[in-house]
Amino acid sequence: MTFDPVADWPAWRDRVVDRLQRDHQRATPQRMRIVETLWHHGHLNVDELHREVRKADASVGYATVYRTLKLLERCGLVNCSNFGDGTARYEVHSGAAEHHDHMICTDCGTIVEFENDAIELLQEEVARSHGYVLKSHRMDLFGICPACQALAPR
Amino acid sequence: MTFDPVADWPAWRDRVVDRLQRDHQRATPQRMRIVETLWHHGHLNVDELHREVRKADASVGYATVYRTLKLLERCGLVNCSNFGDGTARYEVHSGAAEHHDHMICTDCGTIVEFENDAIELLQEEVARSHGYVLKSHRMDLFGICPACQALAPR
DNA sequence: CTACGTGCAAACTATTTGCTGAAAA
DNA sequence: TTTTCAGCAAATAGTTTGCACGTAG
Repeated sequence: MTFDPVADWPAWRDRVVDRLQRDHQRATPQRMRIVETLWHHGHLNVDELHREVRKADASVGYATVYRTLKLLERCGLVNCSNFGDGTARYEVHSGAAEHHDHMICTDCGTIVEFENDAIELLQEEVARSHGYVLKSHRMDLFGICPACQALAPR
Repeated sequence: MTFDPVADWPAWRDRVVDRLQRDHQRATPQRMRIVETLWHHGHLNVDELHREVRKADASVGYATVYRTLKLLERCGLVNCSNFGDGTARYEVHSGAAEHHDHMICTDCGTIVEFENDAIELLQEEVARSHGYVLKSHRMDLFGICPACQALAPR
């Protein structure tokens, strides 16, 4: 579950290339730069991602970022979230089984990921008790992170 | 917790008027029509709400619906949610203590509200274990409702 | 040499805002 | 008679798309 962003990058890059080829999609330099940036910085929105990608290649256009993210999402290689600031945020989707939720600091925007099997079981139970077949869920916790608590005590 | 949309309307209307007056905001006919529509139909987005309000008064403008919803939200009289269709959806916020989450049918869009204290406790625990002070949360379950399961068996 | 991918700019969608006249305090 | 509201239309923000040129298979 824990991963080393530097050491694990080659394996992830290969996986992305394979997955794209399977769909007869090309692993272009632009696409790979976007994937790599997202690998190293999670939870970026399109604007932030675009700015970051441009540090490596200033010619990459806004539309390419959007189109690439859509493509990666269709391939199950990235996930999209919405934390209420009006922009979509993306992160790489490392494994099929892995699911996590987010806790967002409402002061500084820091995002922590967490997993909680007990909650997931209870969600299943809620769905079942209403006759629903659960497909997916989204859970975001909003609060104040330790650092911001220290800055504004009381 | 259960409420009768018809019988309980006068009490709610009075509460809205009181709350607005406290903020030196006027309970105009347009605003009250919007509140009443939202009282009778929950989880509407702005477009749907506007269309519904226009059945009673065709002169009400789009901007008024937006501005009224913002106002009501600031007063704690309505809640805003996002279920991933790109539009904000609103519902009346009946009581201070009451909190509920949503389960959405991904086929027909039906929305069921539920409360689960066990999950809320676990959320508190997750926040505490990361040193966060929990302020609020959002949890949406996506699945197939009983009716849609019956329509498309297997 | 054909199909796919890119960058640009224009289009679109949901939401917000400026302005002028109407209406309540 | 001053402040708050409403309706309209124009502006904005995030995202998508059409087009003409490039580039990989």
